[in-house]
Amino acid sequence: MPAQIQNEKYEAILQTAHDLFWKFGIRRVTVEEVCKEAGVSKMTFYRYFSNKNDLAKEVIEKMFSDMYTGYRSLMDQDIPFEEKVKQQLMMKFEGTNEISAELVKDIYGDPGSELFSVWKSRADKIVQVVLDDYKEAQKKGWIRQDLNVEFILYMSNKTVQIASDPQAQAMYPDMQSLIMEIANMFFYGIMPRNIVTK
Amino acid sequence: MPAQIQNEKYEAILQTAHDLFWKFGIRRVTVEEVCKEAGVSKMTFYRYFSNKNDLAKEVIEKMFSDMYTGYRSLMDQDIPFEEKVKQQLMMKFEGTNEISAELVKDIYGDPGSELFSVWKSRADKIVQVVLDDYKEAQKKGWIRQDLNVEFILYMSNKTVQIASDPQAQAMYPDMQSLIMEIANMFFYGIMPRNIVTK
DNA sequence: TATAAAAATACAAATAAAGTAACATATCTT
DNA sequence: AAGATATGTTACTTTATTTGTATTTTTATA
Repeated sequence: MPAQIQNEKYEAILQTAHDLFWKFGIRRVTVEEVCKEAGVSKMTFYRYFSNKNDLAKEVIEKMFSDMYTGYRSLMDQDIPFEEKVKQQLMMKFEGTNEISAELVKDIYGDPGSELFSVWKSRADKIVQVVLDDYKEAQKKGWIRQDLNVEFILYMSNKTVQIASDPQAQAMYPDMQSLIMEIANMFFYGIMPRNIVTK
Repeated sequence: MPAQIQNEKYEAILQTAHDLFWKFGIRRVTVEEVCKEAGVSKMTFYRYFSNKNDLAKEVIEKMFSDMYTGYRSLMDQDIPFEEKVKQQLMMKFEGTNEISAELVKDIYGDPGSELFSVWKSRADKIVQVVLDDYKEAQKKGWIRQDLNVEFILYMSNKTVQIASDPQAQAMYPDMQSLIMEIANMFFYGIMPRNIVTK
C-alpha cells in the first residue's frame, strides 16, 4: 500500500477544502468542486471522508490544532511576555491567524449543528488556555494587576478589528503607522511613560 | 404609485446583487439570498427582473456604465495628462476599480453565454475609448511617440498586478513605497531624468 | 377607507448536488 | 513481472435546493 500517495490525496483534499471554505463558507462549496480543485476523483473523496460535513469537521479541527500549535510554540519561547503579545498581535494583523467571516457565518447560522459544537468546543479550549497564560503572566507581574484578563483578550480582538476599519485607516498615511499606533495604544494606553498610575 | 419606493427596492436589489456577485460570483448566489439580503420579497424581485441572468446583466451593465462615467469625468478635468494617468493608476491600486476575480471566473467560464458577450462588448468599448484618448495624447506629445499605445495599456494593468504580488511587497517596508516605486517606474522608466534617449 | 405595492406562504417544476456501483487503469511492493 | 491497492471513469439513482408562480395577507398612503 503506497502510504505516501494516500496522504498526498488526503492532504490535497483537506488543503483545497480549507481554501474554498475560507473564501466562500461551507454552504456554497460543493464536494465535486473540492474534488476538481484538488485533482481527485469523487470516489477517492468518499474513500477518505463520508460526506461534506465530515470534511468540514476535519478542516476545522486541523485549523484549530494548527492555531494552537502556533500559539504554543510562540509562548514557549524564551522571550519577554510583552514580546510574545506583540508577535501575536502582529500575526493577527497580517491575517495569518484571522478567521474567515464566511466560514463563521455558515457555522453560527446553525447553532444546532455538529459543526457548531465542534467549533465552539475547540474555540473555548483555546480561549481557556490563553486566559490561563495571561493570568499566570499577571501573577508574575508582567501585566497590570488591576485589569480583568477576560477584558484584555476582548480588547485584543477589538484592536485587530480596528485595523481593518476604513475610518481608522483614513487617519493614517499607511497601514503600518495605524498598526503601530494601535499596538502602542494596546500596550501603554494614552499616558506618557513616566507618569505612573498608582 | 409611490415611484420612489419602487426605485428604492430596485436599487436595493441591484446593490445587494452587486455585492454578493462581487464576493462569490454569480453561480454561488441564489435569487432568494439576494432578496433576503436586500430586504425584499421574491415576488417583488420578479416584478423587476425576469430571472437571475437578467439581474446579472443589469448589474454588469451598471458596473461598466459607472466605470465609464468615472473615467470620463476624470479625463474631462483640466489637469495635465500625466496627472490623469497617475490618478487612474492610484484608483486601480486602491481597488475601487478592480474587477472581481470570482465574477470574472463565472463569466469567462461560459464563453457561449449571453453574459459573456455583454461583458465583452462593454469591456471592449471601454478599452477602445481609452485607446483613442491615449492615441490623442500621443499626437499632442504628452506621451512618448515611439511607444505602442496598446502596450502602454497592457503595462498599466500588469503594473497594478505587481502591487498585489507578495514577492514584490516583500521588497518594501510598506505598500505605499511599493506603489510609489511602481508608479515612478511606469512614468519615467529606470533612467535618470536628465539623460534623454534620442 | 379604498387602493396599490409589497410580504408571506405554499407549492409544482426544474436543476443541481450527493452519493453509489461496476468496471478500467495506474502505481507501488516484492 | 505479478499481485495488490489506490485511484479514475462513467453512468446512474436519490436527495436537496432553487426557481418561478399563484394565492392570500399585510402595510402604507393618498
